[in-house]
Amino acid sequence: MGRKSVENVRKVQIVKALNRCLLDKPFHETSIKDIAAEAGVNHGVLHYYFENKEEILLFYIDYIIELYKLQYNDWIAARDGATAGDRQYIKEIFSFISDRITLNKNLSKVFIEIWEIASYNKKVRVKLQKAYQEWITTVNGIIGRKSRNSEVANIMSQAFVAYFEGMALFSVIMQPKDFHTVDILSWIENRIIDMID
Amino acid sequence: MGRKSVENVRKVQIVKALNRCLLDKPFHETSIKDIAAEAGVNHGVLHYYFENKEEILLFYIDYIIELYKLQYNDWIAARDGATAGDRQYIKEIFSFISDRITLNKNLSKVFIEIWEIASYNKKVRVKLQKAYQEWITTVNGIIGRKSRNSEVANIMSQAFVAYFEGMALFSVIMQPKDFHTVDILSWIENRIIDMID
Amino acid sequence: MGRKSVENVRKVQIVKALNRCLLDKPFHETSIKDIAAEAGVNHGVLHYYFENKEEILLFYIDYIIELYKLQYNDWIAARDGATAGDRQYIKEIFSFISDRITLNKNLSKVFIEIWEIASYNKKVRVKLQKAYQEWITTVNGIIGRKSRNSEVANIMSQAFVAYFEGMALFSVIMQPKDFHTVDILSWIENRIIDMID
Amino acid sequence: MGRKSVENVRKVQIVKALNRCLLDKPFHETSIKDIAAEAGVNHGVLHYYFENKEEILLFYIDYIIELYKLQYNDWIAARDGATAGDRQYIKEIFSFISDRITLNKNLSKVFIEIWEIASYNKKVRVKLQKAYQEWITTVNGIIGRKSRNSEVANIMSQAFVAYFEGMALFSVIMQPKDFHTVDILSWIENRIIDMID
DNA sequence: CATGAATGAGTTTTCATTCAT
DNA sequence: GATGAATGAAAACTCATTCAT
Repeated sequence: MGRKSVENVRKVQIVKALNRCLLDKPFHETSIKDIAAEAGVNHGVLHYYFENKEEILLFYIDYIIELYKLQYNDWIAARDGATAGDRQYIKEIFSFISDRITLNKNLSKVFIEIWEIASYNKKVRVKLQKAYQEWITTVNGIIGRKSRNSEVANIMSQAFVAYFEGMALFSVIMQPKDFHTVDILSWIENRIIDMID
Repeated sequence: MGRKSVENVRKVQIVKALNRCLLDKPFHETSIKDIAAEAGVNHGVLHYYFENKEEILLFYIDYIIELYKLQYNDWIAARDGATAGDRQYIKEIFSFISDRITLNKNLSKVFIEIWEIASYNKKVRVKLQKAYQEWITTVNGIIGRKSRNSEVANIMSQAFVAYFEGMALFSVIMQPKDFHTVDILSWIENRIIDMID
Repeated sequence: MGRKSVENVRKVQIVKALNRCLLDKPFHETSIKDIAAEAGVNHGVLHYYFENKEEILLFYIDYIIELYKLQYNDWIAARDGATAGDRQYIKEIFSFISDRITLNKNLSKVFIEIWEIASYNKKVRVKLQKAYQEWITTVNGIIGRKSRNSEVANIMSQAFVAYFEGMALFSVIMQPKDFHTVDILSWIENRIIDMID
Repeated sequence: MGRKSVENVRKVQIVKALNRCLLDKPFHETSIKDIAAEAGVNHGVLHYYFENKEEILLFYIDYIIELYKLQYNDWIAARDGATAGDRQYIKEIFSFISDRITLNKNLSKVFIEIWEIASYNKKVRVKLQKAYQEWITTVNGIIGRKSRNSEVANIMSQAFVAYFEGMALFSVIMQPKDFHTVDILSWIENRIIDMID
């Protein structure tokens, strides 16, 4: 294992700790010593591997987006052999996204944090824009299979991703008794599939 | 003018300044002195009228939600005399919401900030939950006119509000060239109206 | 009633409020607004009648010393007609002082506060010195009746007053179960009377 | 030198500086920056080693009480070999205490400050109570050697300690010309020894 | 590489005091 | 005389960052 590799292991260890911290406190209230304590290392280590606090954040954003993609790729891989019609495929992918929202509330929570930071911080925003563009493109690839009109498919993909992020937001902010995330997701899923057909 | 009035005038003056500050910096980076400078008053004034920084925030949340509602009510009032079928009415209200998003990017920006704060701060979250519930109820009232199925109308209202907040988020975070807010909003508008019919 | 009189009534009202405040908080933690609230007046009033916070304190010191003296004079007056031998008289006066300590823990408490202020503040110290000198003189007058040696009587008076203040201190600082104020006072009382005889 | 040692050295350095500060200003007027300046360190250091200002105070109280005890133990040690009858021993110990009061006016001064703080602050009061109990026990051990009646010896010890603290107070508060600390102490010393015999 | 001591800029908050009405 | 709005100096405390060992 080369030097680079050790460095990366340490960095990932640190941002994983940050991720846990972000479930409790926003980034700006999380001190470098908090992250270090959570990671079980001396705070000096964080300054050794990162220039400053913002660098930790930027590495974290990369990490979390990669994690997000990985979840999707894992799902694709797991599903792999399974042959199914387009309709079924689309249904399944909706389910996957729905599950990401409903089951992984922690991920949704840190994403709210990331949106906020992105809205003020150019560097973070650029990373997020890139990630969402990729995601829209992926969705477009799926929807486009069936759709005759590529322009419409493109618009739908964008609306679709925005809608899902809105749902992720509400799943965190609202109380379950007032906002029926699961019911809404499944109802909309059917409407969208109808739309695509 | 009574003394209560002076107090309220000052408080509103302060949160208006805070609103301007939030276009530049997140709340936690906005110091009390920043707000005071923006409001053109001594920082001591802020401590005179508010117990602490959180109280300023809570008053601000109330103010911004009220502003939000006022915009809608003004629109209702302006539209008042106009008689039109339900279809037309729903179309118009969609346009109004779309405009709020596309034209008032500043409002969207501060809402991202509020979401983030709400996701960590119980008091703020409660205020936001209440506001969104009201908003969902209002939308439900409009959709419900036409819809036969009240359960479906309810789910639609929730999905609808979540979707619009997702669009507000993307209108701020994404670059216009990559995310065609206006096109998406108008396309979806038509799909939803079809759905309701 | 003249203007002076109204002024004095107000001032006394204020320092009485301060006295109540001092049972909760030391003087430096007691804000002018605290005193005003306790007195049931606007804080501006305090600045009208007193130049600054120190002036309130100085007036308070005068007031509390006067109160202290008054207690003694009241006792003297109440006792007045009663004729008794010197021995009996001395016994009674010891009882009175003992009661001041054991029964009026509040007075002891504020005196600890006054000592501390006096030890750093010249003006307050001068007032206290004067008061204690008077008190020593008074005690000397009582002891001197019996004592043949005026020099010894003088020393005894000083030791005596110091001892009583030490007892006042311990009655406030120590826990009753560990420091038996009443027993100590009565035992010493007898020893001192023996000494004088 | 271990790391604990560095920490303790710094903490002692800080409370020694605080001790010097307390000769000028009461604790509440002594800012953390004042103490830091007196100690010749950056004010951040104080926050590094102590949670907050109260923790500095509590450590200081421990330090000053320990110093007080040390003075006594040093005296005991220095005196050690010397054989003498009980009477002589008691005489010497009175002299020691008297000297502490007359020669170490600074210690008396900070004790007045500690009394005041203790009278409002539970944590400080508990520390002081414990210290005085120990001191009373020590005195009781000395007086008890000669005394036949243990109950009386106990009362005497308490009275004795209270009296000495009263003398310490007056030695600070009063002017030397008006309060003859040395004379009083020596006169009383003889009376007490007579009492014990 | 790792540690923890040290720095100092910046933040919220308190409050005596002033002053216009 | 009384009120409460406003001021600004000063306090405790936080924390990213630096650096010697």
